[in-house]
Amino acid sequence: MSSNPEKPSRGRPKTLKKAAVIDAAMQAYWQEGPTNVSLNEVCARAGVSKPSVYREFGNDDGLAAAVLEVYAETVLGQMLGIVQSDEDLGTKLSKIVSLAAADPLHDHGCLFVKMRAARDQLGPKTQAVIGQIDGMALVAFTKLFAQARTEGGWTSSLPADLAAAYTHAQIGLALDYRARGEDPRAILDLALSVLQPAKV
Amino acid sequence: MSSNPEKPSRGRPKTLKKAAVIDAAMQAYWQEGPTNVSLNEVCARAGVSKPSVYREFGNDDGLAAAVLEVYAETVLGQMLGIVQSDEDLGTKLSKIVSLAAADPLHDHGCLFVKMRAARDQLGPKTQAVIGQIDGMALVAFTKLFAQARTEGGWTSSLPADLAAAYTHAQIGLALDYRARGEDPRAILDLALSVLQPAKV
DNA sequence: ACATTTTAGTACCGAATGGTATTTTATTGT
DNA sequence: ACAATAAAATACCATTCGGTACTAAAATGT
Repeated sequence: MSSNPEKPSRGRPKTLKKAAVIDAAMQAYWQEGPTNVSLNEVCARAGVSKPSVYREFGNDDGLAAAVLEVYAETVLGQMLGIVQSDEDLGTKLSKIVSLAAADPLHDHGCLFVKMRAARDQLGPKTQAVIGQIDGMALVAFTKLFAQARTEGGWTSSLPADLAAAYTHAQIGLALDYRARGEDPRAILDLALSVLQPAKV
Repeated sequence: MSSNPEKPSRGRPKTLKKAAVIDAAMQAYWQEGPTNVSLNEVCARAGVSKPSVYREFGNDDGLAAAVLEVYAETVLGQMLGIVQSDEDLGTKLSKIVSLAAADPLHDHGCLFVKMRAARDQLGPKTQAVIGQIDGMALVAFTKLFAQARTEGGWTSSLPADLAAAYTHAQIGLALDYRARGEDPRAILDLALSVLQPAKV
């Protein structure tokens, strides 16, 4: 779908690599904060001209949305992979906590969390992607708790959707702390302790 | 200290009211988000000229810092008042939760939380004020829990400073939800339930 | 009256931003 | 060769931003 097997066969061959631009933008947004990186800056870092970026992504909103989509597929995909794995609830939560609160991958925080915090400075396309990711995460967490309950791995009386929204919120909070260079571990552990029905 | 009893007695009398400018800026920052309001916009809303604002506050950073200080004295002062009141821990926490999660005062969220979330787009003075407020809040919450413990009103085994940091974080999270128009009550109640040693 | 002082406002500046018109370059079809 | 096509970069545009000379106004002191 995305890689056209049809050879356009006419005109100057395209040299701009979409993935490279997205990657450069992603690194910049992630480290500097999405609102602190201009489109000019992205062009300079990627070594491409501004019209090329506009031709490929439409506008800055399109670029940010594309970046966020790739980020979701790659980085957030790791979270989803853990949630949908075959382990028990406690192991899954523990792995997610480690990934969010301690993994060097999130040394600069989470790009998604940063973008969500700066939603009101981003364009409609990017906001839509943010909403989709939030929704997917909520669905995934809800399934996680609902399934754990039916399989007897979760005996809490909490509604699954509340546990999901709660977990989602606490993970986001922890990633926000990491972006500030603070260790969120103690707070996150304390927060999630409420999900376990009793001490193991 | 601030209102000079000394009559300058020389020069054109000053008509610009600092408080009015701060108030206009505060409303604008609070509703639109601090990074979405330019200094020009504040001048227009307050009906004053730009050089007047610069003469009074130095630069945009000075204005934002002044606004945040007033916000801390007024709005955040309510929080502090509850924390330092004479009621028991449960009542204090309940009142704080209501103020943060349900009071119409925070229908647009909390200006401090918004500014803290956008720290990296604000100037050094404002960042310093943010840090001071964070520190004061942490101290106040720590005293709250330490005092409740010595008075027998809190039997949890948690360290007081962890409980303080945790409460501070959860209140901030709730205020963030309110800024998005979502009801944080269920999540906040769940989060703070971990502070009570047992069901009452 | 007139100089002095202090404040207010107009009009401007340089830099940066998002976005685009225009031209150059590289390729294919005839 | 040469027209046609598509993608590249240069150079530009309008707007907005924070910030500031500069000038006008309103008061007091002599």
